Amino acid sequence: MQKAERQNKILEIINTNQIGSQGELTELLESKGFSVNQSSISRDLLELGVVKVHGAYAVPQKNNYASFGLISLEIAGDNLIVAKTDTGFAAAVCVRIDNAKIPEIVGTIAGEDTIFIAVRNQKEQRVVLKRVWEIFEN
Amino acid sequence: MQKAERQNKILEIINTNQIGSQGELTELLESKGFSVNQSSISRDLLELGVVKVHGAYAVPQKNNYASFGLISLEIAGDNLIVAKTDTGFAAAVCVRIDNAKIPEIVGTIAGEDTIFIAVRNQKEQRVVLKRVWEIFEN
DNA sequence: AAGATTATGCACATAATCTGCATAACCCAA
DNA sequence: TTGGGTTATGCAGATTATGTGCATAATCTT
Repeated sequence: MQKAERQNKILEIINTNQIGSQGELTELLESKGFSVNQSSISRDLLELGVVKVHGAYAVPQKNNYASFGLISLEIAGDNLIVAKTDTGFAAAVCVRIDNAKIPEIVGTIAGEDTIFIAVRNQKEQRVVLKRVWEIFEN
Repeated sequence: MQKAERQNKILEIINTNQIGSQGELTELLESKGFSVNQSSISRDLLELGVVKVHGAYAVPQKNNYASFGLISLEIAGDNLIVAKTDTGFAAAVCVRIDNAKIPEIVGTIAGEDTIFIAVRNQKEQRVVLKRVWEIFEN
């Protein structure tokens, strides 16, 4: 099985290149010896929680200085998103998320450095991932 | 698949009966409509962590002083685990869990006596359940 | 609205898990 | 130590789950 390997490579690629479409990514992978087509890429990106921001795919995970407390966003199951923040910042970050009034968010709960965001399904999960990420990226 | 169902029944049975052997348990299960043999029972008991004490099978009681606050672990949906702790201990227990850096754990949130542990799917749920339990059992 | 991009139902391939059988390993009383 | 009762396990086949491409639907962008 080469799925895991392929997904690692995908992360590597989108972290070092500006990838604008799945077709592009597919070609790159093929040129590196992976036999794969667009459908699988689509599913891989879904699994990895990769989203397209400003026209390029990106992993919503960054040690961006400007990101104000938010460290990473990760999906869990199909109705949860888990956000990691700097210690003590969860509440503050959560307030910003709540203020955005993203309709797909069913509810949020903040701990010390973690926030759970509940959504209804996978599709909403992706939407929220993207929206939240947009709030904090600069 | 009837494995999960069968294992639940096994727990129920050994909690309400004195079961002295796997053969005995096998018969009881068959009489309740489960088609199973001793080999599988053996494997089930192993998985469930059931042990024979004073000649009867029993689920090990975790009220162990060494368990340091953790009272129970329970699954919810297929991407959540809910841990109950002694009142006021949730944060402390949660720190121990976090420190274990279990990769399958997406995030944790501690309240007063409850911890939510987010994982990605059922498989990871099982892994985490086991690992967390291992942290607190010795 | 049209073309580009991404998602998905379906069918099939592959991999993982489950299970019984047979039997080995273990336990313990005498 | 031995023998009967009990439990564990290697193996092979059955069953389930996962991964994949194809064709095409749904969605997005302009």
